[in-house]
Amino acid sequence: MRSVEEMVRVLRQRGLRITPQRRAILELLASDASHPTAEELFRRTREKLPDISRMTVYSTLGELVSMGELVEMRTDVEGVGRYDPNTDSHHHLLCLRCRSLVDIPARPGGVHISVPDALGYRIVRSQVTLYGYCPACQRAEG
Amino acid sequence: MRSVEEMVRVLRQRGLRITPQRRAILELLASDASHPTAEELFRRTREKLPDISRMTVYSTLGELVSMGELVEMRTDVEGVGRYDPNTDSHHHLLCLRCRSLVDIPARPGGVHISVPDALGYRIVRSQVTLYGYCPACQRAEG
DNA sequence: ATGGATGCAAAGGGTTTGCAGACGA
DNA sequence: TCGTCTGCAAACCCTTTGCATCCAT
Repeated sequence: MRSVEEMVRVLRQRGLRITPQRRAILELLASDASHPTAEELFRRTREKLPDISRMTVYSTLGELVSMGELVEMRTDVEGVGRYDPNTDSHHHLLCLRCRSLVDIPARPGGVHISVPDALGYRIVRSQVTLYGYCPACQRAEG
Repeated sequence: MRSVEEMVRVLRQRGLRITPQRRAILELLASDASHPTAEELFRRTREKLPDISRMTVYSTLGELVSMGELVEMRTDVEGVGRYDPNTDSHHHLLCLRCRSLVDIPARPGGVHISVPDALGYRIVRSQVTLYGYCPACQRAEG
């Protein structure tokens, strides 16, 4: 995700208002690489704005997603939506024990993906998620 | 997924009983490459067994998943779980318009994935899903 | 016959909807 | 001021849980 000020400008260009609630959500997203859920963002915004409602969080996330400034994602093993401020092409790594989700750069030494001819489909996006156990959880479990 | 008879044998080996409900679910899964949801399987089993309950479907799917005979998956854009009888390594292609989900073979000319060193994670499974528009929906939308 | 499986009901989590009142532009 | 945004409540969908009854073995 871009900086908070860039995002504010983008929202204004679209005719959307900058409320304290929206600003708080943007500030959290701009500094969060943990792929938080709506509930986590709700809990954290409430620390600054105790009266914010869950619904405002969902609504703002929905706006950002439809604007293409935020990506909604899910994993195979979780029903909840997670929100990814990183709109560049990259992949994901989920720890099946602690449920932490981290980014993998798309190219350098990481995962490589190529689609020569996907059955005539016009591809607009790809999702690559690896499931495993992070170093800390490997030590903890043995 | 293996044939129905193979699955019946596997279930018996695990001490599980072969009820008409379970057999009906196995029969549907063995001949279904559409990655159905629990609700779709419930609806289709009810055509043969009108008194089957949704809960029996969930329960049987859960058994098969925990046995590794069935894979539960989700896409970025859907909250529901889908069930994949194909436990071989392969990838997926989702049409964002009609929501049909098809398999892509893992290797021949399709997607290639390699993980030299995934940040010290021990990888146990990978998920690759491409999002786009199928040929029929491209024609329909233009 | 006996313990696992079924089906019902209810509860649970995540998300969406409808609307009166509040407030950013 | 005006039109959007907020927050509440309720509803919705998907899934899980608890339990009495049933039935495959």
